Amino acid sequence: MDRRQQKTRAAVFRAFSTLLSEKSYSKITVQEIIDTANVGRTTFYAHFETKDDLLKALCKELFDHIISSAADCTHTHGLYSDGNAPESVFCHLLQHLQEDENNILELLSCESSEIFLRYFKDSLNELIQDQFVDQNRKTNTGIPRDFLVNHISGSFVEMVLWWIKGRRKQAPEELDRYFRAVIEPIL
Amino acid sequence: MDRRQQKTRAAVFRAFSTLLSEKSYSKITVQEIIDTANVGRTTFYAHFETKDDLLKALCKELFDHIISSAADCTHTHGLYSDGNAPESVFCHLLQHLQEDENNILELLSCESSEIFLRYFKDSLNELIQDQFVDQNRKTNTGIPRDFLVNHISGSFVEMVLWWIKGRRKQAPEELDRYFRAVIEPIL
DNA sequence: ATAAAAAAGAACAAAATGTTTGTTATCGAA
DNA sequence: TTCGATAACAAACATTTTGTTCTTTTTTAT
Repeated sequence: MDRRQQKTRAAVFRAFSTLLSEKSYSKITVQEIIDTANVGRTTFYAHFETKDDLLKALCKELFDHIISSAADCTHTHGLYSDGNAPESVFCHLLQHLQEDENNILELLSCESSEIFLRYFKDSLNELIQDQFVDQNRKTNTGIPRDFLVNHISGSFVEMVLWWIKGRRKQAPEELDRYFRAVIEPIL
Repeated sequence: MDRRQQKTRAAVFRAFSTLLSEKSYSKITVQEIIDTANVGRTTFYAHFETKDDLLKALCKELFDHIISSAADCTHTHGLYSDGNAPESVFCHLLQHLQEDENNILELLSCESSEIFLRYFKDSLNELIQDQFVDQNRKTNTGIPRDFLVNHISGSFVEMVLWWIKGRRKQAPEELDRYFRAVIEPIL
């Protein structure tokens, strides 16, 4: 991709992120975004159709590689299959989040975090779904597999939100222990 | 409250709900709302400061009494304390939702459901928090009580969303059984 | 019946949206 | 280095949306 495009794209993303940490998504205008990013109006619309479109693009940018990194993790060892090894997918994800290469955590703690959270969960859900199909787990209790997958991805995302709101006092490894405690009994 | 105020308030809420089932929150304009509700522009702004304000008001309107009804439920018997009696709070909540006095479920299945979901979870969280404090539960495993409360409310809300997206094939009682299966092991 | 309160309607400035046009700067490849 | 392609820019634009202000009409509670 053209260097110029990369530059403006990054500038818009950065501006948007900054604004999101200041005010709610619905109150942010395209005008503010282009002012903050210091790009022309035409340029913005050449890259994104609408503000919603920009939001989706940012979600994709932020979560796609963290998820694919986690996917690699599940391919070598399963979700939690290797006993209590620190290489569980969930621990991996949490560590990845804490490193905060971009400002994912800032976005997940902003006023409009629900939007990003939802995207995150949907991605995670697919990941776990695949894992469950691979291992051909049986639900001995008559609980639908689908339900369990949703329960795990949902719980994880809600945990992350709890973690962030509580100012991330726990280390990823400790959080992983909590998660294990509430999830393993049902696997 | 004045009958006229009630009428316009209801009309605006209804219009807003209708629009939410058609398009995303961010694409809805005040203009559309007042057109659909058939109220004057001045009238709208006399009731609500902004579109966001309207959203909050609708959330409050919809969830507050369903939550307080659930709160009554926890005061007579606990969360799940009476063994497998159908009077568990969660079953109560699900039944309440299914009856769908207003159109809560329609809103929870709309494109912008995250917003309502978040409000729902926060309310639920308080409810469970109180219950946990009352019963003075001990966390024998070193898992913070706070974490468990969040896990329960989070899981519940994610379950509801799963239920709705799957077109509500299960009866509340069956869903309650699922939820029991994933939550009771950790209580 | 009457005073108070609420809704409607019209009209308004200010701001935001999305598009068009022509110009300038930058890129990547020859 | 040159050159064609492409991206960014600036300015201007019609259109829509926003939020407010006024007056007039209707409805309410007592």
